[in-house]
Amino acid sequence: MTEQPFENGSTASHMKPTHVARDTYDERQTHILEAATLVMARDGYQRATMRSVAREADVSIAGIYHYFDSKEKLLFVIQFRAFTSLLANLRERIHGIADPVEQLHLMVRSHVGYFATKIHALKVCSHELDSLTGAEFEEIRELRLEYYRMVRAIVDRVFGTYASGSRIDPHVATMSLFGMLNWLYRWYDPSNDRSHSNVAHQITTQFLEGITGEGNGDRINGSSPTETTARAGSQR
Amino acid sequence: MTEQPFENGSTASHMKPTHVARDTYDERQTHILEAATLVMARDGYQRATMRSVAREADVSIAGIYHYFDSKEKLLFVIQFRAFTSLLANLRERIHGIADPVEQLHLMVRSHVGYFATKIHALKVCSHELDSLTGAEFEEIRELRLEYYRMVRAIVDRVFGTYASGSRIDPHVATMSLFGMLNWLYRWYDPSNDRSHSNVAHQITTQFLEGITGEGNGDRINGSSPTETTARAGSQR
DNA sequence: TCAGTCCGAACGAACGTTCGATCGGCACAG
DNA sequence: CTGTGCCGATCGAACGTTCGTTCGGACTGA
Repeated sequence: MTEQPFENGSTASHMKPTHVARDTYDERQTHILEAATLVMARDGYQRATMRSVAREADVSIAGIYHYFDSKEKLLFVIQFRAFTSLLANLRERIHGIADPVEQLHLMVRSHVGYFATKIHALKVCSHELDSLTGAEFEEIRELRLEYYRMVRAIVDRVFGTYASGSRIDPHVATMSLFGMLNWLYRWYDPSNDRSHSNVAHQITTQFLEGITGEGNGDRINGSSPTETTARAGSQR
Repeated sequence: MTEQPFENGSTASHMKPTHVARDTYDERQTHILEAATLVMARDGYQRATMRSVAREADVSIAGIYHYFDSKEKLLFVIQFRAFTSLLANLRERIHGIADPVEQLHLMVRSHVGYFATKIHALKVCSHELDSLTGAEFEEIRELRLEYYRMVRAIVDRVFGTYASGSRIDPHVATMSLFGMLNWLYRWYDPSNDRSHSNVAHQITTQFLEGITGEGNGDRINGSSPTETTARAGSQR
């Protein structure tokens, strides 16, 4: 009813007068998508039901199917938008930057910053990597692979410039970096914890020193396990 | 409970003559549990059905309920055994070791080594942290917290000994370490990839240098513009 | 009227769980 | 030793619920 896209003004007070929220097609679609993102981040993909998404978005169940073919398509669009946006952000940020260390800084900050604003979407992306099937799974996997390749290229350049003699495998290093980033959703609360640029800086520093500082310390060579058990005994 | 433990011979060829597998109660329970672990690691907790677990374990659906009260109890026992075992391993290994760096080495090697043998269980532990509810969720959370406390204590001691002036928050560092470890199940294949002691060594090295090597390199201070606003955040 | 939106009500499938029955040792009375 | 009653182990078949999805129609602005 009342097809008046922008009449209720730019304020966000337009929530739901009765059950009318006649915005643009794309706006309604995005509105449902955001509700689905919230529910899926909270309950997980399988536990999330179309009924709870409908409740969250304040539409009927059948109303969702007017905008999305299926539950799986909902997840697909969520992940597609997030990964596409992440990729675009990264490309734009590091464009024209020569120093690989600076690129790494920007990459981590971009990732954590995106996380801070779209925390639910990134949780769904980190946690529901195997919930898609078939062609849609492949398409998302391609995006993930593309993201990996970009980060890996940065890591390789950092290695080549500052840690050419390192014995650390760039692949292991890159996966460790992704581990740090993708585990964020388990513990980092952007609203209550420290600022995201602080976290980004710490992660970047830790990673950089982790791969470039290697080689100088003999103390890290603790690979002789049993010899130190000699000075044990006291602890009981 | 038909206490006839070893009558069918000591060879392991006793699997299922027809549909009889009259082992100990505990053996049958563990057998079902391993099947459940495999299925839940493969499909996720929600997607895994009692029917597929029954198929994998070669028992009837009702047969499972003779050993486990519910599907949720299955997950609980899987996680309980894994975390308890991880904790016991860690405690035993670092007992009597004085050097915190050595303790860290042992912790990572213990974790990755456990991963290599019980890969499915550790995947279920890393990925299904929110699938339990109520008292069982709390009990597992307590175990996880205990594991975190032990690792955090090691990290704190490393900081105090080798990186006392570091600006890196030990909590962030610890969570990054857990991120690297818990992300393993996404990419590391113990059967085809490099050895787990190699991976463990790389992760330990990366982490140690990441927190101890900080401060010496001005080159990592690549992006001066906005990062200084970071420390103004809610750093405790 | 027509196309675009949206909904209530329902459908079939799949799920976790339960139930009654059966099978086969084992303890024990005779 | 044998017969009998019991009990743990196991099963097939179902139960009730919940899920994703569909369908026919109602409402609205043009």
